Amino acid sequence: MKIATFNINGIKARINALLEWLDEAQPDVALLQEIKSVDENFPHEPFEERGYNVATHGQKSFNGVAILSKLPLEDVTRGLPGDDSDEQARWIEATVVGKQAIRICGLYLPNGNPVPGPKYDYKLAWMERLKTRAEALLAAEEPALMAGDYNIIPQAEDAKRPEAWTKDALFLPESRAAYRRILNLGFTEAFRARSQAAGQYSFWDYQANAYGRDDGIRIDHILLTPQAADLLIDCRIDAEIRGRDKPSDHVPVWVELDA
DNA sequence: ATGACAATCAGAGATTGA
Repeated sequence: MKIATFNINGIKARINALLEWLDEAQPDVALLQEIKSVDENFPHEPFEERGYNVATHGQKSFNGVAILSKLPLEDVTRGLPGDDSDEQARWIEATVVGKQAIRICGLYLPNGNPVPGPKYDYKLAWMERLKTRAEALLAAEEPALMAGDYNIIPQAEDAKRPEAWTKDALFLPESRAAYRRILNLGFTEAFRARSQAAGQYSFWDYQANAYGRDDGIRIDHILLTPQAADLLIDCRIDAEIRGRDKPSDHVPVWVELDA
């Protein structure tokens, strides 16, 4: 089963590029972030005619996550638990059943800039809630994954110019420590389980020809429970689509699982 | 230190992103 995560930076602006990639990559499941759409305006037809079931958790203008799946989506839940007053659409999960059931969580972790400030406080608080959900997933002792735009640069080798990010919410020690606390509960970060190569990025800014200079960062991640990690066959980044017309600033990251 | 670039909503320019 091929499961991908892709921050599309707006479904309306990205529909053609997304469909082109879906037709080529043929993921069984695609977790989308930054759909920037309310649920009612998210297109279903182009995905359904390709055999995908669609579940969305959107809001007006910003954020928003979705799941496309060729397998039926079961037990869909929306919103990260732990704060009923949080109205930002950044979390969706569902179960898909292939050879076995997998719980699949899609997330769009807050950016957190500028630092310091309320947005950074929100990021850290959101990560604490994520840790709580992650602990519950591990306690279930079943195949599960949490994939999406983490807005975290885990290590210096995950940035072309780490020195440019030292005061940024994506790379501050406190941000990275919060990410490691989740990882260290017992998750496997799929890409690093397959490759120790530096210079592998999933985001390039639109500005200053960042992609042309390969001035990127790796901030889109797939975390596997031990039971899912046992099924890991491959993990790759579809970096080349960043060079196409009307690209997102992120590219897809995917895992192949024996499931 | 600022702005560069893109998307959204709205119908100009502010806001958000990373």
